[in-house]
This record gives sequence, C-alpha cells and structure tokens, in this order.
Amino acid sequence: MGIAERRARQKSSLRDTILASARQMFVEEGYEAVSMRKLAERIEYSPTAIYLHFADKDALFRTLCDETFARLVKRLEKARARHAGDPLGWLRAGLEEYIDFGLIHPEHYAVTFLQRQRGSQADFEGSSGERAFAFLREAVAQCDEAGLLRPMQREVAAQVLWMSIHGLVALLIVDQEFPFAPRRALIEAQVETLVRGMLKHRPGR
Amino acid sequence: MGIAERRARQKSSLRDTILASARQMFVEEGYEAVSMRKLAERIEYSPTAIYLHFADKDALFRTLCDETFARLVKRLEKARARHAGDPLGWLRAGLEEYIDFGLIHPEHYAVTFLQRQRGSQADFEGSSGERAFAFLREAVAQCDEAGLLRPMQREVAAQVLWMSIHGLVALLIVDQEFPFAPRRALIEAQVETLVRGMLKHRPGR
Amino acid sequence: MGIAERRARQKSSLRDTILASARQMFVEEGYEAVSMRKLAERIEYSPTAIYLHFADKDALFRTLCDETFARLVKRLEKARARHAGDPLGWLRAGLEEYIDFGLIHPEHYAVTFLQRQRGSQADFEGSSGERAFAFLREAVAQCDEAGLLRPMQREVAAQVLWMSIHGLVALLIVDQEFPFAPRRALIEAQVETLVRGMLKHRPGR
Amino acid sequence: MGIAERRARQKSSLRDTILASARQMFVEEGYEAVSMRKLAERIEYSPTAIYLHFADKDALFRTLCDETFARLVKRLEKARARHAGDPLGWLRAGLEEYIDFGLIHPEHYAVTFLQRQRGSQADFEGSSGERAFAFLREAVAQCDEAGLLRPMQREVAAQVLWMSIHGLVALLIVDQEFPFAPRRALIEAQVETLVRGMLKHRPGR
DNA sequence: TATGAATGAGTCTTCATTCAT
DNA sequence: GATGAATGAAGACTCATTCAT
Repeated sequence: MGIAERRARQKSSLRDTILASARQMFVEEGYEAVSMRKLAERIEYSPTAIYLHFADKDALFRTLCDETFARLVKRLEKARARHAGDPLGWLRAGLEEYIDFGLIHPEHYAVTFLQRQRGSQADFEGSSGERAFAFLREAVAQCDEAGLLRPMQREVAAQVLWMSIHGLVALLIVDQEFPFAPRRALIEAQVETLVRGMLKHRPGR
Repeated sequence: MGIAERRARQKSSLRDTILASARQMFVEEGYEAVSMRKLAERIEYSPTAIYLHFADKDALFRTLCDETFARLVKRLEKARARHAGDPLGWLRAGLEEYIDFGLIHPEHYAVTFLQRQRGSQADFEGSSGERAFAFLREAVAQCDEAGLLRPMQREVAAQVLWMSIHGLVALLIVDQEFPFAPRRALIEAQVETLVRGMLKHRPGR
Repeated sequence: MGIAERRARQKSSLRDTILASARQMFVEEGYEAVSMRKLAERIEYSPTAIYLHFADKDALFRTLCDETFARLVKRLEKARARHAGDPLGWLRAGLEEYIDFGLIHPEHYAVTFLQRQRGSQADFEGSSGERAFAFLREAVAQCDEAGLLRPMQREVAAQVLWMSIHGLVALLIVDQEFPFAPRRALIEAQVETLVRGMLKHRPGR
Repeated sequence: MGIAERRARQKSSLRDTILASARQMFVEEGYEAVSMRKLAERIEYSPTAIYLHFADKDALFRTLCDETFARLVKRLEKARARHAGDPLGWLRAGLEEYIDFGLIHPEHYAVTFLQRQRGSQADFEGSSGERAFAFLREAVAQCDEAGLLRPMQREVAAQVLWMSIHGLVALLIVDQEFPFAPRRALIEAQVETLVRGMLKHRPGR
C-alpha cells in the first residue's frame, strides 16, 4: 500500500518544493527578477519539471497568492468566532491577527501584497483578497451599528484601517535595515491609535 | 567662449532628456520593464549615448530617485515653514505632503520603499529616505513638547505615523485593481484618524 | 478467448485513433507544428502511449504516408482497369487521379515531394512514390506503342508529365495566398494541354 | 578614405553572410527547422548579431524572398526586350528563363517557392512574386491577341504554364536522388509540349 | 497496456553592456 | 560627445523522448 502513498507524497513533494522556493524567491527578489530557470536551479530540477506542475510563471504566482489568502481568512474567521457580541474587541483582534499573520508569514504576505499586480487577474470580486478584506468591512460595520464610531463612511473607515496596518507589515518586511522600535510596541501603538482615532468617545481603557 | 557654452548646454540637454524620458517610462512601465534600448529609442539616441551620462541602469534610476526625494524634502521644508509655531498643523501638513508625494511619484516611491533594497544601498543613514523621515520625527517631537500627545514614545509615534501613511501610498500604488474609495477621502480620513488617535484631548475641530 | 480478442481490438483501436488524429493534425498544421504532446492531448492519452505504437514521430508520420500512398496506387490501379484498351483515356485518368490525390492529401504529398528527403529514406527504388510513378511510365509506354505520341523519349515524356502535374499540386499546396483560378479549370486545362502537346495528331475532341 | 569604405564593406559583409547562410539552410532544412541559433553558429556570430540586421526570423526570410524575385524579374525583363514583336518567341524565352533561373539559383528558388507561406505575408498584390508572374501573363496575352492560342482563359493558361515549369524546377531541386533524364532534354521537351498544347495550329517547326 | 514524472536540448528573442572608432 | 557592431547571459517556454512503475 506504500506505493500509491509514496507516489502521492513525491508528487506533492515537488509541487510543494516549487511553491516554497518560489515564495522565498519572489519575496527576496520580486516577481520580475525571479526566473523559471533560477527557480529550477534552486530546487535542482530541470525547468521543464516546473511546467509539469504549473502552467506558467503567472499560474505559479497566483497559486502562491491564493494559498496565502486562504490561511489568512481562516485566522480571521477564528477571531470573529472568539469575539462574538463584542464588535470593538473583534475589530482590535482582527487588526492584530492580520498584522501577526503578515509578520509570521512574511513571504506569503509579500508575495500577495508587495508586488505590483499582474494584468490578467482582472477580477477582484470573489478573490481571496476580497474575502479577507470583507472581514474588516464587517467588523467596522458592526462597530458602527453599535454606535461606536465617529461619523465616517464605513467603506472609507475599513480601507483606512487596512491600509494603515498594511503599512506596518510592509515596512517591517521590506526595510529590514531601518532601526524600527520593537514590534510589539509598534503594533500596540498603531492599533490603539487607529481605534481611538475612529471612536466617537474616548475609550475607557 | 560660445563653444564651451554650447557644449555645456548640449551636454546637459541630453542628460536632461534622458532623465525626463526615463522618469516617464519608469512610471509608466516599472523598473524592470524599462530597457536601455527602449529608452534610447525613445530619445532617439544610441544606447551607448546613455552610458556616457550614467554608469548603468541603476545609476540612472538612483539619480532619478535622489532628484525626486530632494523635492520631497523641499516640500516638507516648505510645510514646516508654513506652519511655524503650529506643530499640529505642521504634522498634518507633513503627513499629507508625504502621501501626495508618493502618489505623484509612484514609481520612485515603489523602488525606494516597496522592494527589498538593492545591494549597495545598505546604509540608510543619510539617505534621502532617512532625511524625509527626519521631518516626521521632528514634527512629532514638537507636538509632544507642546503637550498635545497622549503618552507614547516619540519614536514609536513617529514610526507608527510613517508606517500608516506608507501603507496608504503603497496599496494605492500596488493594488490598482482594488475598488478603493476616492483618494482624497482616504487621505483625509487617515490623517484625521491618526492625529485624533494620538492626541491627548479630543480636537476641537 | 474473448480476452485476447478484446485486447487486439483495443490495441488496434488506439493505434487507429492515433493515426486518424495525427493525419488530421498533420494536414491542418503541418509536420513541424504537430507535437506528440498536442497529439496525445487530442486523443486523450498520455504522450507515452503513442510511443507504444510508434517508435517516434517520424515513424508515425511515415506510416501515415505509406498508408496514403497505398491508396494512390489503388486509385491508379482502378483507373488502369477502367481504361483497359484505351491508353489515352488511361493516361488522362492517371494524371487526374494523381492530381486529385495530391490535393486531397496535401500534407502527405508535401512531406514526400516538397522537402528534401529526410536522411534514412535514401532509396527511392521500391518506395511508394516510385510505385506511383511507375504507372505513368506504363501509360506513356502504351500510348507510344499505340503510335499516338509525337517522337519523344518515353522516359522524358513520362517525367515531363509527372513534373508538370507535380507543379500544379505543389503550388496549390504551398502558395495558398495566390489568387489561383478554380482548381477544376486548372486541372482540366493542364491535362488537356499536356496531352495535346504530346500527341502526334490533333485530338478529335 | 578607407575607413568609411571598410565600414560599409564590413557591415554589408555580415548582413550578406547571414543572408547567404540562411538561404542555404532554409533550402536544406526548411523554414521551421532553421533556428536562429543554428544560423548564428554557422556564421560564427552570436545570435544577437543577427537581430542587429534583421528584426526577426520572418523578416530575414522575407528579405531572402524579395532578393530572389528581384533577380528573376530582371532576367524576365531582358527576355522581353530581346523578343519584342515576337510573342511566341517571348513566351518560350520566358519559360526557359524562368526554369534556368530556378536551376541556377536553386537556393533562392527553393526559399521562395518551396516553403509553405507564412501567414503574415497576407498581401500578394504588388509583391515581387506577383511582378514575376505578371510577365507570363503578359506574354500569354500577347500570344492570344496575335490569335495564336486555342480557346482558353488567359489567366488559366498563364497559371498552367507557371505551375508546370515550377514542377520541373521543384523536382529537380528537391528530389536529387531520382534518376531524372538530362536537364536539357527535360526542359526542351516540357517547353515544347506546353507550347504545342496551347497553340491553335500545329507549329511549323 | 498505459502512465506520471522528469529531462536535456532547443525555440525565438531581449537584456545591459562594451569596444573600436 | 556619440555611434554601430557585437556579445554573453538570460528570458519564458516547448520539444521529443525515456524510465520506473
């Protein structure tokens, strides 16, 4: 019975090897600078072998992105479950989960959010990126319905939050030379600043 | 004496032609997609002619970036001058200037902040990026000295501000498919949120 | 005993499927443009499966050609039978059969007669091409024996006929952009011209 | 004064080397089988060097074809001049010139007429191929106007002549193994057969 | 009988760059 | 100050084919 199993393991093994190496390289060097050839050399397979698993460079890249989002969405779902009935808590938790995710999986994050988008992925609707952002939208909506927020368009509020925390993650990943303050301090300060800045009343905290 | 003059004029003329065309192309197509040959064709000179003025593609590009960052610094200086004696006004103005700058020069911004540093520029100290950030630091310091901010480490506060506005610029540049709210609305909302979130007292606005 | 039978049927079934699809593709796209992979995809088998039935691409193709030339020979045989005792009728019929054949199987015709021979097939003697030409030779000989032809070396006459009708087929295959007159008109005119040009007396037709 | 000259000589030298080698290879192996790399190796230059002289493989091929036609057209013009006032003589001479040209420049001929046409060359009108064929058309027209031909559509007649002589040239070039009769005998027999086959009255010859 | 995985060589083409002039 | 010719390396991708199973 071991045969089919090993087969499966081997097959997924190369596919996974490709994905892992590709992710690293995309992060380190950017989409354009990663070549199928270099990738093949890195994994010590022929370039052709990659094409057995992915139709082309773009498909490989997109697979990477999808994977990333799926994981993030899972975390956000859990956060929502944990904070049922507490919209503000959920919002804070969501922001923190997002940031943590980015810092724990810098490569996944970078691949998805730090590269200029390829043309072909024209349809954002329904993409995993959209699904992830939907959580923020929802949390904001619930806070607003609970009367917690100062007057602001919900969509604008959600986007501002996303953009801000994205900036934190992005710079920590990209600018590793910069003398940043300790991560925890930055995260806490940013989340606190953003939430305070959006609340109608000063938080009791 | 007219000869040397004309020479000088011509020389700087070609140099400037190169810079101008290169800037446009980098913005339109991105660093990787711009080739020396295409650039040469655009300016109707031979590729070799470019190398007489710039050591290589990277040098050309860095010149462009430096030029551009010099302008940012100038803008930030003016903002400071405009708001002498009004630290909060200066802070707001600085944030907005930074964001505007990034959105007007997306390609230069992208290369400087959206990619892992290319080899040689290991030293952030003294770079134009660093000089730009110094303004934020200073504005925060002045607000704090004026007793406006809630208790926070100044450096943390400055970095949070930078990271947040960086996120806004970065996403608008990178994610051109996402259905973002109007830029002005986002910028205003973000700056307002960040400032509010940092103030000790609710702003009278 | 049903098993071996089914086996045989299946084997020949796949072999035939391959041949049929390959024939279509070669005709549609030309020898070079047909890849084993595309062929495999078309028949919905793995590329390897093809190699179980044919040593390589060339062998597959030659099988196709042989098959097709066997048909030409059959047609020429029928034409001879139809015109027993009427050498001139046979000659005309043979020329027309040949032309029709080439136009119906352009790709096979092209590979056999339009390209410099691929290495191995150095020996024309006994090839199917040779067998087909033999019919022309024979028809000319009979016309000559019947005293119909103006003084000419038989071999020269046969070769001139072959070359001429080859030219018609070849150009119609190769030069698909040229605004040729309707095929039927061309064929009829050519055959008539060639036959008239070879007869001793003006035909009564 | 030698500098510019040598420059010009060198420049054209490589261009011509490319053209000559390419022509040979195209004839020997066919369009598809000739690769820019192989060609580069043959001429002992880098592949890139070829692209300095020709935009791409297709452009190179087309240049070759144009060259060929230009030479052929020149020969046909001379033949016309030689036989002013003698339409039948001109027709015979034209057919023979065409055949001779093909046999003397088999490579040129093969490149132009033996390869399947590429798609891009959609416009036949005004091409050099068209110009060459125009001579035959004209000769036929003059013979017809002189009342020499049996009733036939002129265009059909011209095309039949072209196709027939093309067949002779093509087979002699391509099928070098076949035991052809002596070339002169074949040519004379073919031209005579074709002309006789088209005349209204038996020639007095 | 048939396959899935893999390869090595090759496809056209473009790149940044250099060197003699 | 500027060029034309040339290169070596690399780009994404496809090919016919093989081998273990």
